[in-house]
Amino acid sequence: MARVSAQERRRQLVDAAFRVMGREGFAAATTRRVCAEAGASLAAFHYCFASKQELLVELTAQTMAGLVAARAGVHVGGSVTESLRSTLRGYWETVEQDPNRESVLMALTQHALREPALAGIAEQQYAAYHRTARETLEEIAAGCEVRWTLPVAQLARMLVVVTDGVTLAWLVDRDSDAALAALNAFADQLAGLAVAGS
Amino acid sequence: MARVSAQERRRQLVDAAFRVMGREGFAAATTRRVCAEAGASLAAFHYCFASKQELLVELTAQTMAGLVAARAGVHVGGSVTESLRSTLRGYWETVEQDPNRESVLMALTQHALREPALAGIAEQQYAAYHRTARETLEEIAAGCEVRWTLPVAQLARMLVVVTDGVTLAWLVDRDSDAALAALNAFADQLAGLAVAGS
DNA sequence: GTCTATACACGGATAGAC
DNA sequence: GTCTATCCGTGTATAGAC
Repeated sequence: MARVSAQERRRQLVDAAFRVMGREGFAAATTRRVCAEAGASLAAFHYCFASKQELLVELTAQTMAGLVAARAGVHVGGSVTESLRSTLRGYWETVEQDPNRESVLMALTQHALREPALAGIAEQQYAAYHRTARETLEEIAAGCEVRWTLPVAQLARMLVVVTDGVTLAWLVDRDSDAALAALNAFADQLAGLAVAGS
Repeated sequence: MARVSAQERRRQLVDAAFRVMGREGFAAATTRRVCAEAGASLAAFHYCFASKQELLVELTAQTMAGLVAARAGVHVGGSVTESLRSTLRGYWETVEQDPNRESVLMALTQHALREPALAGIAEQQYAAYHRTARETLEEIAAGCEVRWTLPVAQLARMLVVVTDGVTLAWLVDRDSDAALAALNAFADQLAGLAVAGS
């Protein structure tokens, strides 16, 4: 077994866990399976991580970071409707381009909700989602010179609700047309909650 | 160990599995743990069920049946907005009254998506959701003497997206006010897609 | 500081005695 | 029809080699 730094090993193991979960599901990502994927020994694993839970925490953080990076740009341009539509389409492209990221994050959320050792992880994830959604809405309002007629926090939650719900349904039936149609319809609906002015 | 019929044992074990999952999460519902909860032996389990997966299939069916029963009534009365609002409030009451049912179903869906032995289970769940949503929308349209300006199938998906998304977010942060506010806002939005006439 | 080897308790599953 | 004993895989831990 090659002697690599603990830091590098951690990265390798987290990446391996993501790949295994993506291919075979959350339950398939056993410690030994992850080690095999990473080309590491079981002891190497427990030298880098105190427990499997610790790997899951790091996996969540790293996957969330990847997701935030992929969502880089808000698309502001033209009307509020067009901005919302293209922003949601941008979101959707990141989902279709890397569906595993979504399934892994869903599974991690579900797991974290019931595992005391992972307490707070799910809450942090959703706080991040809501913050991102809120910033997106504020950028669109500023860019299109409108203001929202409902509290931005509430609209942000609605945006997260919709993206989450659409993603969940798509993971089940993989109906991309239906997903995009739903996102467009919601974009139009939300646009109705903006009025000119600041 | 009491000698009970295999059929009765199955029921006991499925109920026990639901209780354990509700209390301690999906992962905690090990075969042994479920047997202890049901007061059965491990061998009794494998006499009734070929595998744990088989119990999960039955658990899904039984939980879905309970959910459909709880959602019995559509609330039609007054305007479209009022009908949608009170229908969604009715949905929400069933969630708050038995949150475990939702977490168990979410976990089962996630699990079924990746487990070949459970293939089709998640799809069936969502097909049932979509059918129920569709029927609800059609009853409201008939009762309020309006018609929908988008295909009912699309609106049904939007309804499922919203209830799913709201439920998922609530399971994480338990913010009931935010959940209800989101549902009301979506009810108002959907009402905008109805026009008088049939 | 990193890895090899080994051990233990608990998981699902099964064969076979009663 | 029910239970005992057992198998193999998984998470975790540790002693000690290099």
